[in-house]
Amino acid sequence: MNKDFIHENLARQVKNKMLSDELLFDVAEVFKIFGDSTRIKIIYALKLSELCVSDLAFITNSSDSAISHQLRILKQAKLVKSRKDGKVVYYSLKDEHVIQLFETGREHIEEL
Amino acid sequence: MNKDFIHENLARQVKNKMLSDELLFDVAEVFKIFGDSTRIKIIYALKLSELCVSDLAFITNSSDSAISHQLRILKQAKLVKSRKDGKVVYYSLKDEHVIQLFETGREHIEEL
DNA sequence: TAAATATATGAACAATCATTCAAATGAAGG
DNA sequence: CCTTCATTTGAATGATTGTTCATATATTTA
Repeated sequence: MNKDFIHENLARQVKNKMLSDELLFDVAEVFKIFGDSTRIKIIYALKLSELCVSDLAFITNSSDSAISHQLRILKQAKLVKSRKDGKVVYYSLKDEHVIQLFETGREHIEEL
Repeated sequence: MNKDFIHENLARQVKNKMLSDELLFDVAEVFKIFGDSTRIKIIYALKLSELCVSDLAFITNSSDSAISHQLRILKQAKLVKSRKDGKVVYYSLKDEHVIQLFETGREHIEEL
């Protein structure tokens, strides 16, 4: 009940206004997906064009396997979608939100 | 030199249009900072008010030490700033970019 | 000066994560 | 069918990371 601390009222007020742990957790999860060099490269490349695994491996200087693993993560997070054509699987960004999020991060960096 | 693969022209074009590795790395780094529940909670709490370490520990149900460690990371990343008043150190968000980035992530989540 | 308080710090630990390697699918063409 | 090719998968490994605990620093107050 009691917490003998500094700014009792303020801290309680802020705590009451906090968003739910679940929502904040989910927000952190999305940022976590964006928080990897390889995945960010994939996202930016897919912003430029729909691409297949080996294209992305070439563009990002990674192995096919590494890219495939990361694409699975991106797909599970609903950030990319795929379509299959014969042997080749084409990946693209799921929607404009992904681009918007990337650009917001980029703007932040470019104004430092 | 040669890479006998699927979409030679397209892949080379995209590779040429890629942003620099350094920039993409930095963008990923910022997202990485946002990609942790505790830090996201701190950021949202600081969006509501300037707060000190023990306030934030109370609000986020973490230890003072854990919060202090995370605040150091947030400060190094230039996402928060601090001012000292006696024994107490008050933290707040560095600028509007931080809020904007948070809100963009939140919007993404809330529209899933 | 000594005690109390707010914050910071460093080492250690467990957990998470990205990549690699080898092997397995699955589809196309000879 | 058998081979080739694009992609996927799973296990293993090495690296990174968040928290805890104990201790240190710094500031106020008795």
